[in-house]
Amino acid sequence: MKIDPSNPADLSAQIATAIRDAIVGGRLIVDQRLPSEAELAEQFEVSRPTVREALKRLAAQSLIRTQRGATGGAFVNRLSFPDAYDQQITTSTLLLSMNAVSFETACEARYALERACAPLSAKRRTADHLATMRAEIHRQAQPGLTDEAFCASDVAFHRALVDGAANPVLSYQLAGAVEAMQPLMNMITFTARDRARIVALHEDIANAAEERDGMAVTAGLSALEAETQELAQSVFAARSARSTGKNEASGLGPEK
Amino acid sequence: MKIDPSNPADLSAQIATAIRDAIVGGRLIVDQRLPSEAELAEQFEVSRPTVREALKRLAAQSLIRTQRGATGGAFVNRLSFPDAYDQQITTSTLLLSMNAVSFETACEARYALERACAPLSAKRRTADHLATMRAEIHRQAQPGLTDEAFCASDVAFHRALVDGAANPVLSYQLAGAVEAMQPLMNMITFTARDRARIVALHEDIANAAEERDGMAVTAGLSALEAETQELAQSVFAARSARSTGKNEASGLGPEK
DNA sequence: TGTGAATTTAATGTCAGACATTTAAAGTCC
DNA sequence: GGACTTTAAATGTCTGACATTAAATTCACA
Repeated sequence: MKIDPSNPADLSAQIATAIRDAIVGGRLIVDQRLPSEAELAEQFEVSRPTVREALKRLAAQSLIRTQRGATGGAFVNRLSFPDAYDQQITTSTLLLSMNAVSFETACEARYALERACAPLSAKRRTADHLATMRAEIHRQAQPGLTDEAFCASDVAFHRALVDGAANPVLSYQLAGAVEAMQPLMNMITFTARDRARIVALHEDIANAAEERDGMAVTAGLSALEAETQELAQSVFAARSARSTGKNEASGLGPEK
Repeated sequence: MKIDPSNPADLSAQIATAIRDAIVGGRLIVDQRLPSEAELAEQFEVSRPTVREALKRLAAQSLIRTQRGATGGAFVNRLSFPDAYDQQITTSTLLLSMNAVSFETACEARYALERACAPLSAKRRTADHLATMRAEIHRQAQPGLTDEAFCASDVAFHRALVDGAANPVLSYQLAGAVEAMQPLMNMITFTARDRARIVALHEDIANAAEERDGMAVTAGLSALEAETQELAQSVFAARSARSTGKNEASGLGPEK
């Protein structure tokens, strides 16, 4: 793993790559301690700050963790599901916000993925998952709720549905899709009538989940997608009609 | 954005977080140049190496890029889809390899997600996507293929199917699920008979895609999932029968 | 006056050495 | 033998310097 060509460009990146490959390739296993910074510096024939920069790169990806003190050092980190969630969410959010992804595309992807776990969730959801869904529905029906709180509750509802599938890999994958949509949803102002319709659809879904009817959950999600798309279209249409010329209905790259 | 409490722990991480928040929050926009390292050091009241470590953290997540020279510096990077793919794939792969996720769970998640884009892919796939699928099927049927090449072709086949949905967000989400499965699939030795069955199922799927029959594509994927699960079970059963005691039918940890 | 080569300049990349801080283990005193 | 002190090893940070890169500027020369 000590390969480091004399290419004098970006030594720290090369070192980071070498160590990452060692981890991915299994030559460094979880909780194993890496050599100390001084030893790595000697091994790669670079200075300690350069090694440190490489280690910081790895730490940013949660591949290693560092510990100070006598028995300290850098250790190969077990990538936990929560860590992976976080990375997934920030990556997805940035991807959407920086690439002019249309609301339509993002929404379609989100509901397609969510339908993927509808049958499993209907089959395996516990009473707890159902209770969470009901509680969020109840919250969404309260009148004084801000739009942001409404969206946050929406995310919580869908998370409960996804988690009901009892497949952590699925939950991890979905986390990005569901959470990354929140900034886009926050652009929408929900009227009381919009909210009522959404709450009604959520109730349909919760009822279907209660009866463990996967097909009905899937259908409910499709209806919700249609409703959301329609709502978004009308909002964006009204917005662009009001101010023609300002082609940035949001940082989140609207149409185009 | 200059907030940095006197908490003397992990200054570089704090600085990285501050800058990341500025990017995510829109106060720093794509292609905008950050202050030079010296200026940032002065602003945060730390030394230049500390700032550099923070910047390396951000560079590791593709949030910034750096350029040398007179007009150089650190620039906010547009997170491209390929970059996001890569991050997604490495994160997913590490997550599976480090958390003793069972083959069953990962496989279930993968096919559930893939079914999510089956209807869209059936509707929108181009002739090019179909040609890719056919080509990979043809390759899979060749006799002299190694198991690894067979798996790689399998991934290419499924990627074509996913990309057929013509939704980049969906493709991005699926990339992790499909690619991360490859190391697990590589643990399996495919007999000629296994391969023939898989190729036949792939042909069913391609035919369904050709006829734009989303339901049939979904059904084909379900059949393929069942086949894969069964195959994996028999392989693992045989393996654990041969060496009882090694309880890692799943970890896919680097077999010791 | 215009163009191409040489110089300047500003930035990142790297290095060396030092000190500060943390933490566990070894050692010491009662 | 237990509680306290010392020690050592590691990361975290700082200072200052030099190397390298690439754009902007200057300047000589046709």
